[in-house]
Amino acid sequence: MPEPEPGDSGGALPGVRLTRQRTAVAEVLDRVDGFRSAQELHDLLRRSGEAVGLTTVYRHLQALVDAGQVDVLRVVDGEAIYRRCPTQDHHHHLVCRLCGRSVEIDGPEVEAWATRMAGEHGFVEISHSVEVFGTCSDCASSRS
Amino acid sequence: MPEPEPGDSGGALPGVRLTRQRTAVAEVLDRVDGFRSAQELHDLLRRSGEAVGLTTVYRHLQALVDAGQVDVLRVVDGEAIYRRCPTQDHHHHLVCRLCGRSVEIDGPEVEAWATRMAGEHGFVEISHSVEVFGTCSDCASSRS
DNA sequence: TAGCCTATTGAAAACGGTTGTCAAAACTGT
DNA sequence: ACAGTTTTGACAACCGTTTTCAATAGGCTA
Repeated sequence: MPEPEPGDSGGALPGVRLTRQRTAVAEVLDRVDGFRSAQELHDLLRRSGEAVGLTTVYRHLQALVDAGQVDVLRVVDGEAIYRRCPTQDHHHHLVCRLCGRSVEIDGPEVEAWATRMAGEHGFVEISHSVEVFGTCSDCASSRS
Repeated sequence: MPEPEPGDSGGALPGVRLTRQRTAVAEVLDRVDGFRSAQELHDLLRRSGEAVGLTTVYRHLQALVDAGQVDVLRVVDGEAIYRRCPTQDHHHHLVCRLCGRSVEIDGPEVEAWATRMAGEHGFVEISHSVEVFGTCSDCASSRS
């Protein structure tokens, strides 16, 4: 975890080096739309000729998640799937179970509901996970 | 997986045997309130003198989940936590991150919102995961 | 009650995703 | 080019969960 120098905010962090692998992971995330597992991204990189070690893929994904630049979700079996989202603001997802395609969705009423529920029951330090899974129109129509 | 006899529906399934272990898992779930991992439940059983193999704990939990009698959630690191809920109807949870205590919460507006979002984007076969995590009042106050 | 048939059990091994290890390779400022 | 870090990646470890399979034990029938 690179420690940010005080007074230096944003831009290229000191002590962070620009490597082929870091760039490759960032680019593959931009190229695909939809949530992908680390191993899928690793495969995509290999296939596109920009091979990157699986360990390194995990490392960069983790770093991007920590930096808030990538969203991570857990599918039912516990696997983590990642996506670079257009918006950095708090939002939720409508995710296709089959192809991973996803759209950001916004739910002011859900935020309000979660906050109200927490308050009513004396819970503090609230976080919520609100994700909607389904089958997107493309996948639904391309089914026998 | 026991194959149900045609013509016999409900009640004690044919081919399902009442064992000490099956009873013990059911009882520990009733005894604890709050979500617990399989390994925690396994520990609780051992400590209460009703030792049950870890494999068997997993098996019965799985069966109860399949039967809709137990709810299962995934915590951030991917671990599964289980709870027998008072209500069988569709509901969500407000879960304490520290002690696992949980209250069922209801969110008609969330259901409506999820359905509306899915419709607007052409997604079908919708399911959603909506869980709220926080720190319950007991855990918050018993903190140094 | 004895015996049979099948469901169940659980120790151990397999599994799959993820993380730690550590020596080698690669950046970047000088 | 050099030095001094950071980064890389093959490999092993980890951890929760599932599978395997021989041993055990319900529960029915005679």
